[in-house]
Amino acid sequence: MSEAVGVDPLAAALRPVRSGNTFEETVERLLQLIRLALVPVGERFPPERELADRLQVSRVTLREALKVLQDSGLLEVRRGRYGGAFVLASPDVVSGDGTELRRRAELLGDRLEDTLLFREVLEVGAAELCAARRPVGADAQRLRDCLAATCASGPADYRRHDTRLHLAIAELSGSPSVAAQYAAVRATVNELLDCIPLLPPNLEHSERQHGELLDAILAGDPERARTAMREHLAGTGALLRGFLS
Amino acid sequence: MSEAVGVDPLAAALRPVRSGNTFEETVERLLQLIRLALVPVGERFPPERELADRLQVSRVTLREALKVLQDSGLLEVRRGRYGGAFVLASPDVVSGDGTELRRRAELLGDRLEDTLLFREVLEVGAAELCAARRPVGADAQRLRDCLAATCASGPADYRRHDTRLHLAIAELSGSPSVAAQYAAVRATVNELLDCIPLLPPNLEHSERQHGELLDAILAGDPERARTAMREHLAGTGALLRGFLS
DNA sequence: ACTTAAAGGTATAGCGCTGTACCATTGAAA
DNA sequence: TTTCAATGGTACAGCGCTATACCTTTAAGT
Repeated sequence: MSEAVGVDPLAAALRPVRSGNTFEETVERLLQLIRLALVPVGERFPPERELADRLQVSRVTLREALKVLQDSGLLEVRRGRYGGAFVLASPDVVSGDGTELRRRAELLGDRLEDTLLFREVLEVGAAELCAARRPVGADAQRLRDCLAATCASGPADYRRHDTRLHLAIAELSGSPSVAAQYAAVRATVNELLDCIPLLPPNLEHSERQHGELLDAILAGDPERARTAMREHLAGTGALLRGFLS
Repeated sequence: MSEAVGVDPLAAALRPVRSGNTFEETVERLLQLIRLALVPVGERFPPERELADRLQVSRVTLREALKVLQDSGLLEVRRGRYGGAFVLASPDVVSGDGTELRRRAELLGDRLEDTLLFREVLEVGAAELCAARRPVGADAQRLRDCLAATCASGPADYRRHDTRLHLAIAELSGSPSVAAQYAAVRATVNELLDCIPLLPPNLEHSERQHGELLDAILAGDPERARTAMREHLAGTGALLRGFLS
């Protein structure tokens, strides 16, 4: 007889309606801007009023969130005209041993595996959709520009430009949901990747895969794009899992 | 020169932190339970206190949401022991012309295309992950049971069992995020599918594809599972787009 | 030096949501 | 017939968040 262990059929929909309070969610969003390097080190965030408006959050709540990042040493807030919240350089967490990586991975717990799997679904799917649309004109140019930026960058900015390239593909998938979910998931992944040293051989290998990937996308070949993306991600996944075992 | 149209690089993260208020989100969740037929017609919802607890919402807010569904004629609420919120049969919206379908699709607007694309990414990805894990034991049995249920059901319950089968695959992908997102997206899709008559030939065709899909998954063949799922979805997509054009 | 526009900083009234406690109703079981 | 436990129904105090208005600081421009 089958082990009648209750696979609660309602579990799919009966999850918390809101994860955490508005304040916490706002902190996460602002962290995304930093982790995805959408606002690079040295640059400043949009003004509080604009941020509050776009995040659909009151300025009070937004400021509480900014305060947290400020207290964590991630932001420097300056008053007056031409002031604002400036992104500070994060201390290097890259160390030979994977101590910090393991600490962060432990913090994620079960969500680590979920994150990596979800990422794969989103990225492989996005690559396929993007290729199926066969970007032309400004869209194609945007992808080429992103690729060129990764080629031109050294280990210091590589992750930043890599993130932007992948994000561009997600956005050009044609599904805003795919892009939004990917942004969230990639922010988490970057937090882990920042603990791993980026070696020139890895970088070069990654760059070859980017070339193949973009080639497939611009040629409008979904099958090849999907394969290229999966192989590309397998590299990152193996790297992470290697450091964690 | 390239059309310097501002692809706002911050757009990926600067979306509203909370979509709608708690009350509205709660209504959506409860609707999911109905649209996914996780609580079938005639059955009752879990008690208010349990629902409020699992959705992490106050009972007051939950009750306001239930009130909406009650006023819409979707629920009948009975007091006293053995009382509760019972799901009422929805009036048939299947009509020869696609009037109601077009109305609902128009309500979705741009989100329609997003929904269909996102769905494809999630389902195809889930099928691949699920096959890669090669379900055995209770998991495999669950899939077989779901398949058997679809085979045994006529046009009246087909959608209900089809939904459960696809949801099971999403859950067995190993990524809770994939499952949760799929539940939300499928609820939206079902709202549209309910406007389309389910013809025996479609049903039979769908059933053959389910067989091939499960065969691939249980054999642990991700490539075949992916292809099977994509073809299966293409059928639904074509059906919907056909009725909408 | 002064002016001024753009940014951060602060205060307050009020609504939405929560947590808790308690009341009212129902039908199965004793 | 009575009891009782499970369920929906209601009331109230309090906190989180919002909206709005206004104050303060800063540096570029004149």
